[in-house]
Amino acid sequence: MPRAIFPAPDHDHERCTSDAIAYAEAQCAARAKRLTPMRRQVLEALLASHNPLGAYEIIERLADKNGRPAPITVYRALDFLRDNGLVHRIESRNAFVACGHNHGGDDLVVFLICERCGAVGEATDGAVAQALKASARAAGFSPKSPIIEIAGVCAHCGGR
Amino acid sequence: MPRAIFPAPDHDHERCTSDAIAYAEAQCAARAKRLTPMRRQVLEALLASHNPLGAYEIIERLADKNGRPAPITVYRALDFLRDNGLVHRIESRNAFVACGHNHGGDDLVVFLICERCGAVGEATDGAVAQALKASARAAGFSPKSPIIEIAGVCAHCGGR
DNA sequence: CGATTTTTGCTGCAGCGCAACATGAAAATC
DNA sequence: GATTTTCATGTTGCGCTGCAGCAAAAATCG
Repeated sequence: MPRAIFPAPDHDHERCTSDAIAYAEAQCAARAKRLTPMRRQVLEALLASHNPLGAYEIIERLADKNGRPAPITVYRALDFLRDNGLVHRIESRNAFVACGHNHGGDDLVVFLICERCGAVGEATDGAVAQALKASARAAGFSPKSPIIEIAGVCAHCGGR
Repeated sequence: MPRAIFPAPDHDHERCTSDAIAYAEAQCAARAKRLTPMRRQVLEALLASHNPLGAYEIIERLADKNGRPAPITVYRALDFLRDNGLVHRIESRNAFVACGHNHGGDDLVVFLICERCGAVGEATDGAVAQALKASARAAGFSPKSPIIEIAGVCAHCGGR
């Protein structure tokens, strides 16, 4: 049974953001990890945009009177957030998105990337996962972590 | 019905290479495109290794007494080869592989990337394609070009 | 042969990503 | 409370990725 989430352009973003932060805090607490200011800021920057951001875009958005964080700083925060399932990397874009956390840690996630608005939706689908596993096994291959990214046009941009 | 190709470590590489070159020549002839020396060299470099190569690795391998090609030169050759279905880009590696040409132009291809030996196999599977399409549609998404890359361990490296 | 298209070479540049080391802050142990 | 250990951040530096823009050379066409 497919389950998909694509951010509607008119969704309650305030709410969606605070929910995600609350989830991140809970997740970190549960794992005895620390959601430090730096990490929180990076996550917030990603949440503020439902589009994937490149590392240097994040740096740009975190820049203020106190200067801007060094690339490595942002990358480390991103590593942490990814390790804890709060952020995904979009390989085909060299960019990152906050996770919609509509899926369990090891679920196969399908990223739907809109070519018009750039928004990224996440879908989880057991059927796809099964078919993929079967396909890999048939080649004598033991799959670890599948990456699935689909470019296309989302419903809000008139794709039909 | 899944169809998969994973290069066996003891396969006839001589043959496999010359076949691929012949295919490339045929493909280019059919499309009235030119398989120039540069393009051929890049393709040969990729064929000589069943592992994906980064652009600068290709440059390295093409370097000789006459100097080395500039990055842009290799990228242009790669663009050409990709446009004509002779080379794939492995997004998760920022690298390129020669196409096993075991699939039609628009088929969905699943890349199986061995974490041990680095070899890349290609699988084509209608079931996966169907499931993916269904999943995307359910989210109101019109898919264009899916990218599927699976890291894991291949049969020859003891994956089971 | 001359004109057009295609391909290659050259310069330069911006983003990506991390290694190695130093510093500072927090948590655990005594 | 002081010390040790652990973790997080800052600093410097560098190599890879990828392409724009322009000029020169080669192939194709009329």
